Amino acid sequence: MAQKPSIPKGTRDFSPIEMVRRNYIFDTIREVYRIYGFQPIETPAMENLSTLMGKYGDEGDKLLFKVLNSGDFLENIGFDELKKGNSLKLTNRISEKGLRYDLTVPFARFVVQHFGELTFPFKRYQIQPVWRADRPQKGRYREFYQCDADVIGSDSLLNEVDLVQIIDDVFKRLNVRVLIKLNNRKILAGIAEVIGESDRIVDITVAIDKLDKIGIDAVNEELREKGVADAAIVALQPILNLSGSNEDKLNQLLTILATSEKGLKGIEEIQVIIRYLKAFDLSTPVELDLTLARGLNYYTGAIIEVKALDVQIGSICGGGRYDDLTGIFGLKEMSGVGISFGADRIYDVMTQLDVFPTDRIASTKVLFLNFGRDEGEFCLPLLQKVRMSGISAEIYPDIVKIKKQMSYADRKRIPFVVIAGETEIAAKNVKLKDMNSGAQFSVPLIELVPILLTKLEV
RNA sequence: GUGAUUGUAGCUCAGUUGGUUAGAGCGCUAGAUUGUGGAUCUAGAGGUCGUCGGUUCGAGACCGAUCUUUCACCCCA
Repeated sequence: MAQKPSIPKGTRDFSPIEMVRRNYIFDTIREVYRIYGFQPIETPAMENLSTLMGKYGDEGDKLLFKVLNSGDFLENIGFDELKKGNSLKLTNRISEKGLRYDLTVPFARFVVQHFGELTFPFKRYQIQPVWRADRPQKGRYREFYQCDADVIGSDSLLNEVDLVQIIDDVFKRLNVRVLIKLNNRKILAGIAEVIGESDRIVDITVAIDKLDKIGIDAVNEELREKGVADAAIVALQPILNLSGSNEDKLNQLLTILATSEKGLKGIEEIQVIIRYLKAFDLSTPVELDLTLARGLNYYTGAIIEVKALDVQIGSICGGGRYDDLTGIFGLKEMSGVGISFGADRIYDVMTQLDVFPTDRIASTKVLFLNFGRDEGEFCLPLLQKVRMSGISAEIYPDIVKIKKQMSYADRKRIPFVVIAGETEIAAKNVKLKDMNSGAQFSVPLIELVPILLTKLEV
């Protein structure tokens, strides 16, 4: 055999059964987004590097896939420059496009570029793959889908409430038990303020975000390494240890953050959201989690994250409010809030929980056996009638042994086989075989479609 | 980016301290069954042992590089 072909690291092929399941997830999310009044858009796989660079932090810039300029990309590069090997500088000369890293930044670009054509508040959803040059590991791929919904041009906390409901709705439909965690960047900022380390808000949040995973001692150790003052770490402890109901936690926070205007604003926002949510009959628990930080690049208000309750995996959905995402593209005063479902991780979770509906697997419902040229021709009008009635059907294209054709039906889990050989044609009927029971019986030509419709109905 | 880890038939894996022609199960193909799938039996096909280089009389096994797999960290969906 010649050398086996392969695909790039961190990418995957999807078989028909995997596609059926993935589409089930996409269709569910798409349907919920539609019901909540979001409209679809798509953006190109490639964006200009100037759009992408600097939006995801230094780490993010490194993880961008860059696309080499077409044509002779070294045309204007001197040999001396190449020899110097300043790859950062060279990259700018030979590449001006990159694969999108997420859907939010391209969306911000979209809003600025199409500002005049849009009606605000603009609610859009977008389900497309994104690419990151990360090292693959569990639940992490270099090409994966995000399913984003954002509202831009509205400050109202009702949007946050909508998003929480969407999350609840989607996972209810998908039959996955989850926990929704809420937090607010203003509270995090308030905490940093009252412990006297406002400048270190990023370090502090990154560290306490790991509380679940590494424990309080390791968190304190990391804070110390990052240069947070011992007094501040001590002041932080009671906050990390807050417990009880959401109301209890908020009440205690009110005292702790009493001197921080920003912190109090954050508390108020969360209170409003939680109060609104009480009006709905949610099946998902919503928990205030002060250690929730998420990517800090653009979030400014609410932060939302969703964890599967029954499977150990990273977050499967997340989002938050960003007050000035479009500002970097020159459009100020545009507050937005959005969420993103990680379809690939949801797929992994649902696979582990075995909660995919089974009836979606068979695609073809009826197979016409092919006994020969004349018999095959005899089947064609019947085949068309079956298809016109909305039942997926096919005729075995090659004239091969019946055993092989039956085996094909069996392996594709086709529930019904139509047998039309010499004897049936002479008798002006066909035999219909039920592949599950193995029973088969004669059916007059006229009745084939009605009988199939009743049988498949069940 | 840091540190580990994996690679032998389509799939899951054996392969002894380096020694003749690299094996098994499942799957696949054909037949038993000249118009009937899922069971059984029989036979058969299929491998430059990830790739390149090195050590050796001799490498699937040892060494190096590289690609790939999986995992942790960083970060994140």
